[in-house]
Amino acid sequence: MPELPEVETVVRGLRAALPGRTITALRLGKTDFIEHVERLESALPGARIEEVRRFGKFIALRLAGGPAGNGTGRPQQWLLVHLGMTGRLTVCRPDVPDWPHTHVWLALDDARELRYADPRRFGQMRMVDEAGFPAFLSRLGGEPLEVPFEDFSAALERRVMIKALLLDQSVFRGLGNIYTDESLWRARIHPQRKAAQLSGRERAALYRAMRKILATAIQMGGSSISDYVDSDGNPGFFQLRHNAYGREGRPCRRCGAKIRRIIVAGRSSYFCPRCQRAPRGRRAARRA
DNA sequence: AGCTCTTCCTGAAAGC
DNA sequence: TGCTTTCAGGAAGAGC
Repeated sequence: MPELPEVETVVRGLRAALPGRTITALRLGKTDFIEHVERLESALPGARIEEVRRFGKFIALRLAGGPAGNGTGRPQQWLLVHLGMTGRLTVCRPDVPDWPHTHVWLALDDARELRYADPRRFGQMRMVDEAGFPAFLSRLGGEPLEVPFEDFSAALERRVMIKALLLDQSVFRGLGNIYTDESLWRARIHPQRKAAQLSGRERAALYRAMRKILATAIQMGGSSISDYVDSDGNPGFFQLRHNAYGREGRPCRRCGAKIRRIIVAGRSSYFCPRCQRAPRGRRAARRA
């Protein structure tokens, strides 16, 4: 599942390939995951890619105006791509066979192609112009690796479960199920603890854990659990370092207790019942 | 406000 | 063996 480290890895790859390139043609397969297909069809052919950025789990290609990028009156726009669960955005030569479920092909002026494949089509693709861009950004919270500790701590002043809060893209952008579980495990915090009830010490531990894990995961090219690959089609390796996610029944690497799986915020949540103590209410409820 | 449930979709895995 | 059922999950929306 592509989360911040996976998307960052893809973006770094695209950044080496795309800026300065002009899109020469667009071909589409299934389009039910694309908002306003006609905008892509009118905006992309002839557009020049100026830069590649990441906003949380979104990949953003900034496009300048038409042929030669001047004087056409074409407004600057952004192509936003969200990989969802199984999205793959890759750059390759046209003779390379498609991944199954490839639905978007963008031909580039260096005779290569930018392709989007997504078996489940939980991903998203859409065009946003300069006027619409602030509205897009306003729905997202701060970047986990850029938020100062004071702001991080302030965002925790809510009565929601910490896991739900970390997954909420309007609070912090980019964390998903894997990295919330890994961060909570490292910080020894139970996923069902109320965010506002975390002590200063616990908040600091969580902040440090989250940053360390994201940074390390980026270094290792992200986690390849199901379909994730980078922009060259290669997997990441951080899944080998997971301590909680996907390890139900296996021993905690810190204390040896069996990792448990429960549903929190509608998601599978893996944690160590010994290192990550349940909140008071839950412990009492379990004893009863 | 916060929590659960539902929807989208496909392939892998479990069940019979 | 082979068919059918279940499950997973990012995000958004409904309902409580």
